[in-house]
Amino acid sequence: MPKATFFNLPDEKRERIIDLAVGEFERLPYDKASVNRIVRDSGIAKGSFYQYFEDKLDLYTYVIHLIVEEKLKYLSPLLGNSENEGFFKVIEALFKSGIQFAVEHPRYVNISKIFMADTASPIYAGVVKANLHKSHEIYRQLISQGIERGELRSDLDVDFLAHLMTDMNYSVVDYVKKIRGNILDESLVDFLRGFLSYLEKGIGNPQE
Amino acid sequence: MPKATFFNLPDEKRERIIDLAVGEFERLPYDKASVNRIVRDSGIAKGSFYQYFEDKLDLYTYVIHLIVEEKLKYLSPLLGNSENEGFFKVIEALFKSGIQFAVEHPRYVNISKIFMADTASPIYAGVVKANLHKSHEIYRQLISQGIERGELRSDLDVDFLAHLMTDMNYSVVDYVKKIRGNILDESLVDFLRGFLSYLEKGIGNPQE
DNA sequence: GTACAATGTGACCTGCCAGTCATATCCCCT
DNA sequence: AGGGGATATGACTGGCAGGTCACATTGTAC
Repeated sequence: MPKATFFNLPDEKRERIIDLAVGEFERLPYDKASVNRIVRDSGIAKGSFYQYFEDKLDLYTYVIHLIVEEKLKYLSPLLGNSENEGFFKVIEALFKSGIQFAVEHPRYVNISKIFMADTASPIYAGVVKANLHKSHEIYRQLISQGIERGELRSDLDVDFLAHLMTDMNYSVVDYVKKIRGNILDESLVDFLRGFLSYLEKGIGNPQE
Repeated sequence: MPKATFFNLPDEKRERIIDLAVGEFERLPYDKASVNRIVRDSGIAKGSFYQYFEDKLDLYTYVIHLIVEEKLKYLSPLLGNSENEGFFKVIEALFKSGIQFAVEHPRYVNISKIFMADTASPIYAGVVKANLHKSHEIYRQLISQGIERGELRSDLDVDFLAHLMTDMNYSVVDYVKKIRGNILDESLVDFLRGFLSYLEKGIGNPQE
């Protein structure tokens, strides 16, 4: 966590620093990101930076913290009352919120992508593994619940499917970002319904 | 490409250098990988290294080249006669060969993962994008073919599905590596069949 | 106005990096 | 034996990194 001095800063200055830091971390992995550059571009002295943060890792951890916090704002409404909704409805809502987050916070998504891929980063093991584990657990629960209710086939490999769906979540968000642009209209809902029908009924031709 | 001098080296020495380089690149992204370390650990002089390779990028590119070459050995037998086989048979073979490659060349897979994630690497745009595009194209063709033959639903979003299957390929390989260990017996075939049935028939309960 | 704490500053430190080059050694051909 | 091209060597250069520190400036309370 940044030092008290950082939070005493005028909003404008504090936000400028974070803005520059986000700009740096969305371009470069932790080790290549440069405190020198952030400091130069945001017009503060090198010494001042170290009055605000313990070190480079402190800044990075704080930015990740901001991202996780923001992401939770999108997810928390969904995780409360999932028991009363059908499996595919919950999945639709989950994927939709993921896309919404990506559209509204593209820079955060860039950082997350670099972050999650950067196994050499000093906090990878702690944060990424923990979050992937959480995500995996959520899917495990939803799938088990879906099987109990008879919504899903009973012969599913729950663990594998949870893994697959975690990855598919990223894949879908990625595809929407790359190919379909940042449009958040009802065509997106149709797109998601299409995906869900692949998931539910498969892509094979039932006539055969 | 390495200089002629490198290929004139005694096999043992040449292989030791590549072995150390692979060890370095499977641990660290391009920019953090250190020529100094490779040189020190393999017991050759710094100056000698630059008699063998133009620069660090030359070595890296060569290692990637070796990986791609090896990967093609696994893939090329499959891509020739895909027209006579059913869609799901071809997919099964593709995924199986991916797993086989991962089991037999775990270090190569580590390098590939870091490589593909490292968008800051100087050859990312050229090699990774080109390969992803190729993979995407192969899936597009297979899917289109599958639709024409009536094996697949006719309302599929071919582009999206190609994207999804490219990612699922990695996801499945990843899962097998992480969770199921490096066992390459018939249980793997069962596992793959399970996955294919999710893909073909979906995970929903057909009774409902 | 003065005392004192909080904040700001940039030259400087050490460490690691990729890459160079003058020099030494090796090895083969005559 | 000796000449010459190929190969080996490691001290050295310049650049950039993260982090430090003695000192300057500002803000506050009396």
